[in-house]
Amino acid sequence: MKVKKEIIDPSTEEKIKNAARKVFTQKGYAGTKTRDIAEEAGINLALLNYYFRSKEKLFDIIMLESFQEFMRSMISVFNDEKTSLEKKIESMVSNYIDLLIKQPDIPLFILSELRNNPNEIVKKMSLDNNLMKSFFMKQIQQAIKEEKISDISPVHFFMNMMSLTVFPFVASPMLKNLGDLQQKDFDKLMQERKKLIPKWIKATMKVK
Amino acid sequence: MKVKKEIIDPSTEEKIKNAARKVFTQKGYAGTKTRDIAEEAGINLALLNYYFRSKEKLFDIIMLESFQEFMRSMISVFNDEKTSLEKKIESMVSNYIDLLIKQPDIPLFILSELRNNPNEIVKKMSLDNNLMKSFFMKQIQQAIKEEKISDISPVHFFMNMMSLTVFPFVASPMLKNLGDLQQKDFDKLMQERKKLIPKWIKATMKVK
DNA sequence: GTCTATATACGGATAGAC
DNA sequence: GTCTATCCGTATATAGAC
Repeated sequence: MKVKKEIIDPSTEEKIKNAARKVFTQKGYAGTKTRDIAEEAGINLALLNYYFRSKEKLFDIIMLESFQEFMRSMISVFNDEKTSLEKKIESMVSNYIDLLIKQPDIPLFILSELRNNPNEIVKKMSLDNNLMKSFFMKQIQQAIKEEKISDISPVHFFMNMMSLTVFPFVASPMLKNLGDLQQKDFDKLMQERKKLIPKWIKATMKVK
Repeated sequence: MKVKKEIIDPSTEEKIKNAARKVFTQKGYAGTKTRDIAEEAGINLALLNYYFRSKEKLFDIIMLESFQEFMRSMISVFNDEKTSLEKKIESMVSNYIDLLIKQPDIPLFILSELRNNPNEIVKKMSLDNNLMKSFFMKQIQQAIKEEKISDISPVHFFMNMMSLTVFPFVASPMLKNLGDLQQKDFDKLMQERKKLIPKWIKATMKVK
């Protein structure tokens, strides 16, 4: 009964959260009016406060969920001890691009909010998942030792992977303008990058 | 006399602009209160409106200047017909990293403001400097023809260069957290990247 | 749970004295 | 040019009826 209701017509709480996610990610915390969220959700402003008490509390929930979603692909892959470094890179890039094509404005949302207030939630999650001590980083260090790849800080590898994968989405409004691209062209380029980025990463790893 | 005054004590107009640049880039348009700018400039709120009429007009000036500064390194290098592709990449990356170490939050400022309102200023400047038809792009296409580099859309090359150079600064709050880096460590990594990125770019250019 | 009406605070902008 | 005091619209949040 409850399930049926949620499928046919999401609960009010869910409707508000969906609306909030949409408006917050597009306009940021400061640019968002609770009235916009209420309107987007098709409910009254008072109801928003009934469910979530305040704009800030609602925002914290959305931010936490967005950040978790952004980190999920990374964490699961990083700590997996079974797959090779090469396969890890491939699946990470592919997972991310799939996620980002569906939700292109999550990274810019997180990064621009993070700029002003070093968010406590994010700090805590970063500490809980110390990426620099993950199995992935150990694999890189091992490969350096065995002289399979060049001797550069593993942080650079990580930066490169994230940069090549995430930046085009963060900068998409500008890139579309500068490159005179339609959304369709842009998405096609991103699909191409799923295969290209792992190849490029491997090439950079051998640079001396 | 005038010059001396500007060196010793910048004009009020300059003081307000400097304060505005600082606050706007840190908090974005919506997050900025004109009172904050006034305080930062050490002047009264009324004076801000006396000089610039409104928050929006002041913002437009700051945005235009920031965007121009961000594009300058690129445009001058792109249209230069004398230097080789290789040298161009080197000087562009180096120029950008120098600029970004000095003013790390310009890109995130531009990109996050661009997200909501496809800024008219930016649109116009993008049209005026059609990068895809610049000499730099012709050089890439020529190199592809001569089979010196692999046959991929020049847009990918451009994205890669910008990604590797700019993204670390856009994502610095997160990268510092995840990588457990102090500002000093971060800047050192960026300095290293001045030499590394051109090498990496060259490596990716040969990938089939 | 959901609405209308309202309290309260805040932020942009101006009036007017100096 | 620069200040203090103030106006006024708007945004968050709550009271209270249904």
